[in-house]
Amino acid sequence: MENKTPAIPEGCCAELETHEDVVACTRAQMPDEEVLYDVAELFKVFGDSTRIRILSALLDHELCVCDLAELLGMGQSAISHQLRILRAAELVRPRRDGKTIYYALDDEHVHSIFAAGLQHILHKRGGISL
Amino acid sequence: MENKTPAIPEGCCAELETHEDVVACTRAQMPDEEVLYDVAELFKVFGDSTRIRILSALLDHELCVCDLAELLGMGQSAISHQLRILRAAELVRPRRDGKTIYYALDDEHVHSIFAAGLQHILHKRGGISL
DNA sequence: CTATCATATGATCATCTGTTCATATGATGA
DNA sequence: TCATCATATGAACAGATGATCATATGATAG
Repeated sequence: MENKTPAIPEGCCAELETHEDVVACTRAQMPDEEVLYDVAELFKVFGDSTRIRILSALLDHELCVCDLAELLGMGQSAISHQLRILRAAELVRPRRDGKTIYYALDDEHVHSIFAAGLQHILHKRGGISL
Repeated sequence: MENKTPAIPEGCCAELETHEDVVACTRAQMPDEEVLYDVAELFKVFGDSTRIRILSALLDHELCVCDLAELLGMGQSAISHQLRILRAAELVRPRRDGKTIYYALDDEHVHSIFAAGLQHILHKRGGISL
């Protein structure tokens, strides 16, 4: 068994001792503040059960707004508002066909993010999975 | 090139036409409501810039509360409250050493979820990356 | 053009969230 | 024991969020 998370970082600062040095070193290794803010905003979009259910439904195939509303047992307006948020995040893309508008996932990354989250939950729920 | 998101799902319902059938089929293929709720709750924890910065800092090595506070330029109390949320989600784990308490990531999945989100953001920001 | 259907949008409101301030806990050293 | 240091917790308040209702847009059929 090896220690996985030493109090002192490995890479750039092997034997720093003061808190200030540890902080400075850690800060240097972190992504830009701006990027981390965007990452948080992205996860915020995934962090609502209505939107997660929409994304989950779209993992397989595109669906129109009214089908999503029926599927989730919610009003059309609520779905439309959430789709707006998903569109803004570029996670979902509309396609018009007559009066109907079909929504589909916009990005392959949605799959991997969703899968990573789902895997963690399934792992926590019942032993090892996937 | 193959069509990736057909209006009609592939697996169980190859030529369903009514909305009701599409909805029923989609519902059958989705994870349990309960699981999706938990997934949303998980992403909610990632969906705050303070917590994302904490997790990002801990990706490398454990840190104590006061270092995190200094690193993020925030009060000790705010950090402590957020660590409580991260602990409840089992994303972070405390280790006492005298008066100091060091926090480290609790789960390998944190890495993969964080990486998936970061990758999407970096991809959107500047061309292809990673 | 007009009525209708599918979807989008704006306003409103109750609920949730995150930070701050004050205080509590818990370990250490004198 | 008491004072101190690191962290945790509770109350409170401002700001964000999501569903609902009413209404607007935009395409189609007649």
